[in-house]
Amino acid sequence: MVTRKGTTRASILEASVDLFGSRGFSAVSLDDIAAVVGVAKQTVLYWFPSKDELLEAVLEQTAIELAAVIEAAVRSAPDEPLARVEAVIKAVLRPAVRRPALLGLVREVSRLSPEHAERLTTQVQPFVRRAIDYLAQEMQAGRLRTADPGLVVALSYATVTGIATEPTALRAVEWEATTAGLRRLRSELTEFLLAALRP
Amino acid sequence: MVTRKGTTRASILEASVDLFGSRGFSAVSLDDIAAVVGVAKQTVLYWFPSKDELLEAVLEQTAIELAAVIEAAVRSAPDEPLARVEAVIKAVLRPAVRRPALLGLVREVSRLSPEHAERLTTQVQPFVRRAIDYLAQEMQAGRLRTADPGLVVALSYATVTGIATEPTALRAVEWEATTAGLRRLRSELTEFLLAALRP
DNA sequence: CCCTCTTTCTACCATATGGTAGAGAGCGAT
DNA sequence: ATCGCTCTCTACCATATGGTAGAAAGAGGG
Repeated sequence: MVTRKGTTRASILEASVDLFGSRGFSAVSLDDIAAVVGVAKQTVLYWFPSKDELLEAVLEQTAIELAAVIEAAVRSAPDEPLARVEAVIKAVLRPAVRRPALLGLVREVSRLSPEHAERLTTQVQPFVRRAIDYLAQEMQAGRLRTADPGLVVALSYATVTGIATEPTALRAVEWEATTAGLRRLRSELTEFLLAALRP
Repeated sequence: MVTRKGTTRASILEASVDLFGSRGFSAVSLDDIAAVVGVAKQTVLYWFPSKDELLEAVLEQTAIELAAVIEAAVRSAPDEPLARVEAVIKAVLRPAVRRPALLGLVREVSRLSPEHAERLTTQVQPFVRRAIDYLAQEMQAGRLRTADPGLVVALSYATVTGIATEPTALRAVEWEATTAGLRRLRSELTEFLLAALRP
């Protein structure tokens, strides 16, 4: 075949993120993925020896991508906690809205086997630690509302991924997915979180 | 048979909430449910003619239960928006922690067919409308931070269900599911949301 | 030209799963 | 007793799905 090395593999990963993230792991068959990519099921099984290993690869790649996005946002923001939070929201919301499945996949983790969940947790752990330490320090400095920094991280995460992964909820409050609606969503989410975090 | 009328049916519904809510609809087989209840698969299919109709019944019952809990909480709280929010959090968090699958099921809705999602949305719509109107009114009266009331409802919902349905995230921040941990979670969640809503 | 390596596909297979058909068991009414 | 109703079960079936075996088809080196 003519395709450049890795192209098929990458396409499979991409399609898998979308499908697993939107419908859930077990609701997606290898045939579904193959159909989206435009290959035979066996090609999928050639690049990933089993559905389970495909999932692992998908999770790992997603974690890496998201980590990079967040890392860049934090780095480019001024050294002020609220500004950084705002930057992260902005950075995460863009890919999240363009590909809703991304955060959907993150959420899917809680439904998977403890092994998969723990793998991801371990991978994300250093980031979480850093975030918690940072928040703790800024709280002590009076630049953030004093609270349990760990739970604040979890709550912020819950708010952002929650709002980004539940189109149903947004439709229930008659929100519309237009450009204007998106801008409004972003600004409301930011205000909401900043209000929750401000001293 | 001797069993009181409806007992089997209720057991099936209960087990289905737990299984669908924790593992996801398509990851649960009728045999799984039957095994938990302690009957044959055919008994499940006797009470609910298909897996799909079982799901519908499960969703409807869950919606009714949750609505009752929230309704009662709002009614019993003083007529002050922040107190009401606090009461609702308290009321929702109790069943949510005891049966994590409850809110997990609510979340599952976004992965299901548009028909199921719309059914639920329609059912919940009046509550949402009332909540939005109430918030709008209280914002105008200066008792809540002024914002888009619809999105505030969605964001609050996202925060609560997010934190209640993602044990993985909580474990990642080293939260422990003890009685003390639970109390702390509730108080931090309340503080977080109240801070986000206060004028 | 041919050998080998990589990549993809066709042909199957075993199992799991949703669902159908119908039998049997308890029980109240006639 | 027996008829009928409710409820649960055993026996099957068709299909979908994850996975195996191995053939074909290019591409590059000798």
